Amino acid sequence: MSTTFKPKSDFLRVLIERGYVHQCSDFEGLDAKAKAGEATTYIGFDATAKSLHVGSLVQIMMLRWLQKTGNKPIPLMGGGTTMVGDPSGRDESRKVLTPADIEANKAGIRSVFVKFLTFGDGATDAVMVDNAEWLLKLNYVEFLREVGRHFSVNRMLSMDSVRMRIEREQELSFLEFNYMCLQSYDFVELHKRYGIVLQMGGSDQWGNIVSGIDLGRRMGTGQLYALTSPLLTTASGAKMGKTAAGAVWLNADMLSPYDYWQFWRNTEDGDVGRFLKLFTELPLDEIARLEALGGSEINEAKKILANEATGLLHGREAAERAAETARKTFEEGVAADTLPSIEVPRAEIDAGYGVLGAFVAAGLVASNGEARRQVKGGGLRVNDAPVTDERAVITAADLNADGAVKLSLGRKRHVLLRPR
RNA sequence: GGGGGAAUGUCCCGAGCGGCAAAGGGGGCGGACUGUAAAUCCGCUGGCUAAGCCUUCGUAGGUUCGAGUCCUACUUCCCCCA
Repeated sequence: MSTTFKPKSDFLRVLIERGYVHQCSDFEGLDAKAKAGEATTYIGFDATAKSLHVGSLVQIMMLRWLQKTGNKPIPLMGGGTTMVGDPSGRDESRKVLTPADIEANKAGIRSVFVKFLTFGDGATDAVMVDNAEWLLKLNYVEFLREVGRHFSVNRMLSMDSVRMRIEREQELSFLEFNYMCLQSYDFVELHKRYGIVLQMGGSDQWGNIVSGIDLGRRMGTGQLYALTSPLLTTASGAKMGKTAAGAVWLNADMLSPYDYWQFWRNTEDGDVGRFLKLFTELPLDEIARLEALGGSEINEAKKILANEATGLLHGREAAERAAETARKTFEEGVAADTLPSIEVPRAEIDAGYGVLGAFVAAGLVASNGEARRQVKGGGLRVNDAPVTDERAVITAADLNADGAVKLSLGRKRHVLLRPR
């Protein structure tokens, strides 16, 4: 990244200051466009799952800043390109998704953007577009004559995404080989339809984006721009976005706001400052202050990170609820009644409810066998008392003042069991 | 079209003379230490009504007291020759 470059536009200034920029094809040119409010921009999101996960959050935040600094953002659903599959950054071919899967995935993904962007008909209002609209109608021979002629296979073979596969002697199907052409074509088509001049994406998208700029020049779009964000890893080198339970999904029905809050709360020390810049909208001097906190005080910064990030996605109220649940659970050690809970027929509790079964029913362990192993390892607790006997039973006497029993797996995962 | 290889614990990689619930790693989970962090150390990582029983090594058969291991066919993938 150019260090001498002094942006005049708010857009580039913010993105550079906050650490969103990895590469840009032309800082000065893009800066002028952004300053004039003409930097209409798109980012493509493939519909490979029912929800996006935190890995896409950097991209979403970039669109949000773009809008806040007076330009028009266009999230593009890859309804068409998902049918092909992007080989970038992948060792193996993606599974081919059925059109029905793709439709379902698109619906799930759309719901997230509404929370980060303002949609409408105004000059800087966001518009949701789906490349299925034009890609699925393409006529093969026509496409080859109008678009395919501009692609050099020699050059495509030299691109990272392709070369890696070839060098490792991993198969790259013709289908995937075409992904780049389609993405390039999207860029040109979006320029025609919406006057888009910039495409952003993760650093692995650089090749695809630049190839779109090239295609645009040959097809007369005028100058287009590329801007990519750095690939995010945690300070200890792990890929961003995995937790105990799996991916950190953005849709609330796949990961509860509480768990989402916990994800941010458990950020490594070394990541706090970077994440505050990327995933919250706090002013930089405030972030600098938080980042400087030493020792266990850094935990205050982590709570703020969790509150802010959760607030952006799930709303202020949900964030506060999550924070409150966490405070009670971890700092007071009481069972917050907002913890996840399961219900068990009163009669079963009166008869004595087996601990192993209770933990399985709560979804904390997958089987009685796993529960037994956890008992041996001292990982299960009932009302904060370690379970030492796998034959122990939960009875009415275990109900606390709120009429619930607190089941815990490890220090962090708790479920309330209530009689019904 | 011809020839040669490979598929292992449903997270991944990977060893496996005919006695195997199957080495080892990664990842994950739990414990200790901490600050709900990182690093480190330790334990666990098929199911069950559990000193026993059941289900697992691409699929289907076969040989054998006994098959992940040997044989046959099939499926999928890879490599070489044409």
